[in-house]
Amino acid sequence: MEKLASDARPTRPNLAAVAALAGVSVSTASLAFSGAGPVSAATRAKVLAAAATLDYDGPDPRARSLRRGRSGIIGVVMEDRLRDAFRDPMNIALLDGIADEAGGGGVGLLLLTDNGAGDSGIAVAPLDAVVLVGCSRRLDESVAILRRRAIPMVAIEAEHRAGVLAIDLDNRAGSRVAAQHLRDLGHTHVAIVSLPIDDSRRSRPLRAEPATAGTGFTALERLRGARDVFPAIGGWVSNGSSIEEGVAAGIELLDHENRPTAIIAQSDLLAVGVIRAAEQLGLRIPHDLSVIGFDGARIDGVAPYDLTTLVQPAVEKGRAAGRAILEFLAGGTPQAVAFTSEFHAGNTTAPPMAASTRAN
Amino acid sequence: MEKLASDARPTRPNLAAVAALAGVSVSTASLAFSGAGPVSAATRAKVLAAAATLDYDGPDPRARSLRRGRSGIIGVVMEDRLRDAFRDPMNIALLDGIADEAGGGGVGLLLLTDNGAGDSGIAVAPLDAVVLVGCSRRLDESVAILRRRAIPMVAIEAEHRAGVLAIDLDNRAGSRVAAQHLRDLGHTHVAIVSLPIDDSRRSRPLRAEPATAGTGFTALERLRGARDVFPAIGGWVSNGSSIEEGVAAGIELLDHENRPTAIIAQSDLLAVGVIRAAEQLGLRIPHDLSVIGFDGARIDGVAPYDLTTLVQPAVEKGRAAGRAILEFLAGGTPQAVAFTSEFHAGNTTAPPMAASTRAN
DNA sequence: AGACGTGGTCGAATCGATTCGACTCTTGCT
DNA sequence: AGCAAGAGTCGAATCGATTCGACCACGTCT
Repeated sequence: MEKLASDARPTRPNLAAVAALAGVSVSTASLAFSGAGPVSAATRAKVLAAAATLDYDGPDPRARSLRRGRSGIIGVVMEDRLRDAFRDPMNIALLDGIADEAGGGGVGLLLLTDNGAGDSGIAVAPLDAVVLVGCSRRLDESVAILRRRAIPMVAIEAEHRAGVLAIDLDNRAGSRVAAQHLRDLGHTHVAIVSLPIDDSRRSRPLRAEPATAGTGFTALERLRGARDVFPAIGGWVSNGSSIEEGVAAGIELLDHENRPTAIIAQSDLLAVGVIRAAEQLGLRIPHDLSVIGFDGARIDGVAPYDLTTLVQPAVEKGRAAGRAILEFLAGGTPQAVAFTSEFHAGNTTAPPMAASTRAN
Repeated sequence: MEKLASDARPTRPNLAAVAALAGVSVSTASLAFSGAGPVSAATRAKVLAAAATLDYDGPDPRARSLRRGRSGIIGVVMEDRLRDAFRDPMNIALLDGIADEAGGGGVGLLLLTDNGAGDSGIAVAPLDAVVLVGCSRRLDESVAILRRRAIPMVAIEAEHRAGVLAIDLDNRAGSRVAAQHLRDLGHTHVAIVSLPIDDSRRSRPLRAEPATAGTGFTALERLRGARDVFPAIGGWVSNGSSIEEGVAAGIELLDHENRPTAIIAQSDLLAVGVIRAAEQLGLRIPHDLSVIGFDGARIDGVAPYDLTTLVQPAVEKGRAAGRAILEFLAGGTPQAVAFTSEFHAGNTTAPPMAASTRAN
């Protein structure tokens, strides 16, 4: 009849229980834990002792976050599959930078995906702020949801949106430098291997079509930069930044008579893939083919090459995002940041072999 | 004097405001949103309309999680630096598996590190459950904290602890198979390149010391497996699973007269590094040196080799962890799972060259 | 026709802490 | 000795939703 056992320890202890055992009020107990406000050393000791007795280890984060209006969680919204997102070393560097800057003090990074509907967590997770990274596909849906939730947003290299702090990279200018480098070397027949441009995510030829508004913002910007120099440049649209995709694209572009003398890859992973494909086809780098990448990822497996590329400050981008978030949470209004990439001349680019001397 | 503007929209709307506008009670409004409980279609429509008017987009996750006692967040505890953790493709596969299985339905993965003190978030984050992965260094501290918080734990390849569900891999048996393979080929002078064994994280020689209790559980298990076949095997302790570390270890072990004829690397990344080092030293694989890895990671850059290794079901491990967590959250008591690795015979192992024919 | 079940709605308690304002008891100063 | 300042403590409201039990009205079964 009487609930004996259940009375003993029905639930985990809460602050009220600790306060009761310590013989103080709940408010005092709270003060003793949070450290804010004046509490005598003796009282604090009593409370802590009571907590130890009851095996209570600090306030419930759920209650705390309800009251404070803060959860200590920063969302990182990435492309649909974690596997794909993590394949790209740039994203990892980014995460590392964010964690480095904003990760201290009980803040955690919550991995989210923007694969549409509300099941992504983006609509229901207790978030203090969000970093949108590489999630251009459904940017507007995500932004709309988060805006309604009044959650501060920082976007890495995305189309600008009101209320979304932009952390940018000079993708267009960088690609222009890359293209100009090839032109300066004397190349005229240049192809591009681009990152995914539209939602379809199918690899396909890239015609000299105008760079319309697609969803792959970074890809489009880099394409525009290349077209600033080679207006009609075409090539191949990959379906992701990976070495395998680079190989596939390389085979497509190189395995025929009228092949280009240089290829601009929109990422170092793709560039390495292109180099592999070239090697498979018996082409020598940079003698028969110049290859230029983007990112400066220092990928294992490029040896003996030193890839010509644009080095971008990926970790710094992450850090900037982290700092911006911290400032948002402190009530400030952080400024947008634009980073620049730096041209690195490696040994994978060279003047084109004269057409007459080409062995074919 | 009168607070006009602040009265207009001082805060974000809450359920009470919506209910008031819709002319129903808060409880009914809640029912209308959650879908649980009987609500007439007309009422639901009214509530939804009111919500739309007020720009209210569903219940506050903080309040919901306080009431329900669930946050919808699963913690993933990794080594101190995200960068290091993500370098290893096994960890990524693991994450992918976890997300795949448990990621649906508004659940998110919170990245945490176990770098000691409470600032890691492990002590204060609103977690429903936790997966401990590759965090053997401070396992006991982490477990102690989480146990007190009564948070279900799943550990991937860690020493068994009461209250922590184990997802295991036959590291010892797998390594034994690898070692036996080399012995069967006729190797007698075999060295090992191990994953980090102790907290120090300094790479160092591995003497034939007994495999004492260190903190690198997986490393120790794999070492024990090798020693089941070659009891006195020594080698080099790396300070992380990466190609660079493998190269460094390879140089250490191979760049002298009395070099081993075979090397057991405790990960594929390390194995690839060892192969690179061997190439740099002018050794041919598998002619002059046999190399065997662990993981089955199919790393880019191994070509033209097909690495002999033990293929482990990394994504499946993640899936199992995800399922276990789901079962924990459903109130069940999931069972421990043990996975097995499968030997893959590639072309990086061969019988040792007869000592007499060795060019040196 | 009266009792019973039930779909629909509401009130009120609850989750567990934080925090503001008020109150009490020292202590120091004149 | 009387009074002000302030350290220390407490009560109560609050954060925003969920949920249990009560209640009402209406249709159905016997």
